[in-house]
Amino acid sequence: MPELPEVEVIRRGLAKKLIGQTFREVCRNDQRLRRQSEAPALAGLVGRTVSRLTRRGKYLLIHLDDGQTFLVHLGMTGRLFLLPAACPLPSHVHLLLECQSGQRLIYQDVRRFGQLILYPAGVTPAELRQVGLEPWSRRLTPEWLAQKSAGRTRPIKNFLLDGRFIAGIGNIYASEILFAVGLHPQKPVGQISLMEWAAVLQACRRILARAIRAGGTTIANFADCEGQAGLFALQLQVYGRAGEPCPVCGTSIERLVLAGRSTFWCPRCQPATLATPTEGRNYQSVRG
DNA sequence: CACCCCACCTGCGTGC
DNA sequence: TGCACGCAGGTGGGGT
Repeated sequence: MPELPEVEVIRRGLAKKLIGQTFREVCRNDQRLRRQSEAPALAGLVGRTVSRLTRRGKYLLIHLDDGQTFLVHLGMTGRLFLLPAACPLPSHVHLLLECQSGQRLIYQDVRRFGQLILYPAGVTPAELRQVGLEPWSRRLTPEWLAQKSAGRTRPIKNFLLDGRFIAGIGNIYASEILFAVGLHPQKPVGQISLMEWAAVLQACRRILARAIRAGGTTIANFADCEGQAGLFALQLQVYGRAGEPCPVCGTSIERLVLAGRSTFWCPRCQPATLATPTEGRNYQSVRG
């Protein structure tokens, strides 16, 4: 479900309603998530007040008044939302936090790939050490990307999905970004030019920002903290559109599997580069 | 080190 | 109707 835009939509929505709220009670079920603090540890949330909400990549961080950090990762199907106490609970609820307002903060996760970990004051969550640069970080430049990818052979799609470089890009937006810049998803990342990196970075920022503005992408079950679906799915150019005409040239969109993930691309707008850049240049100079 | 594969889960759509 | 299979927005551990 959630890539950076979806987590950011959740963060902004929750910030309006949760900051200043105090948790009165914590209720956890026994089903294991991918990673999850045990019930006794989560009791540390009781009596604490939310001071602010931040995001790193796809991680949401709920900061508490005593310096503790509650780290939330939504995995594939995690949802975080507020529900009036009187409302019946949906299925697959794994954590329930009673707020003093009477609302309940609910964590629901069908596939249980999510993470809910409470960190003591002064401790940086270990998970965040692996997280790469934020898309809008000033340190993230075409030069930095060229340096990090130099000599590497993996497909650029896999590089974009590797959150240790750029944080927050997931399977949907990786395909969308590559379509926007006309790069074949299998192009070896070490062969991307500085100009191409500049275009990738620009497209990455533009597409993620647009997705946030649209409220995220809802394919099956993403919803913001009020249960509203995100509308960016209407703007997807290639993701999930195998066999449909390319919105730019009409060629049939194709699907291939990279690193075990579906990848969508237009064979005409994103041609495979059969020759290396050097060979291409020589070929042109011979003819020209 | 770089890279790939797979497990971790449940649910839904499709085709037989 | 029922069943088997493939597929789904993420991550990290282990193997090559």
